[in-house]
Amino acid sequence: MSNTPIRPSDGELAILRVLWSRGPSTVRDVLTELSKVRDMGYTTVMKLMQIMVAKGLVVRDESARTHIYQAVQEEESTQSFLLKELMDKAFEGSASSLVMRALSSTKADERELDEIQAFLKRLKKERR
Amino acid sequence: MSNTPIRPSDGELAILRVLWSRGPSTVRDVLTELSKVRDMGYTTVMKLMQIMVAKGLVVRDESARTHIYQAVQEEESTQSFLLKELMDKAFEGSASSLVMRALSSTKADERELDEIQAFLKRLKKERR
DNA sequence: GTAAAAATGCGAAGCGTTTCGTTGACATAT
DNA sequence: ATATGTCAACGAAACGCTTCGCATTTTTAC
Repeated sequence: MSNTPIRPSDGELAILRVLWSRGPSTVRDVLTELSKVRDMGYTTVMKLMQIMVAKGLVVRDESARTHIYQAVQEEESTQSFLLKELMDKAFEGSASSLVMRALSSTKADERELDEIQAFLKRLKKERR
Repeated sequence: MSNTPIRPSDGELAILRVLWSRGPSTVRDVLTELSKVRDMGYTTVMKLMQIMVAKGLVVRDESARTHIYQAVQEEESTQSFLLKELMDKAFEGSASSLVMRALSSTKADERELDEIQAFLKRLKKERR
């Protein structure tokens, strides 16, 4: 059972986000959603999604004429993967320094800070 | 005063890390350091560093025959930049969800968690 | 002084990502 | 049944990143 996560490129990640939020979708669905932000052609999105099938990032249902695509990996595991990658590349693998940098360089408001604090407490409890 | 941060590529980031930890260095210095991890040729590193000069990621002192390179941006601002980028691309711009994902998906030990907690407290104090 | 070693600069090739034009298959409406 | 529109498939081009070979210049060592 090789559960090796696959690194999505930037464009692929944008598509994955649509699939995560919308659930199984067609190429046109994704294009419509992406068009709100980026400006891409139909075949561009299609090609990317075909490549993603080849990579194993998505699966597709070809039973109908219009194929339906679905993300293979969970959003959470992809997020974890990308974080780990950045951690290794720019934070010497230290989770805490990444977290502290994230906290100090963004304007997380009071409510968010509280949320994180509560989360930390829960985490510490679980860890013993 | 255009303080637009420039996105370093992976290879460039690896070089930047050497420059941040060693301070101003020659191509050979960087190569020696990088060789411990990756396996690259001299001209490869050199070319990358030349491109970095062109991009404005590093400056170099050409007064001596052997040029000396120095990072332009601080490590902190580059880290912030990369975090912000990931935040936008994979966390809908939410700092707290990024932080919580980072915390739950890594094995930060007790000490690190304490450190973060203390940091949070300090941060909240400063914020008012 | 000459040979060897080291540094710079240039150009190009390989690769992955992104983009899109074109073609052919299929569906729908007239 | 024919015209119009939608879709999938393919190939190619453009771009950035990475790598390296080669030529040239400079330093060092004998």
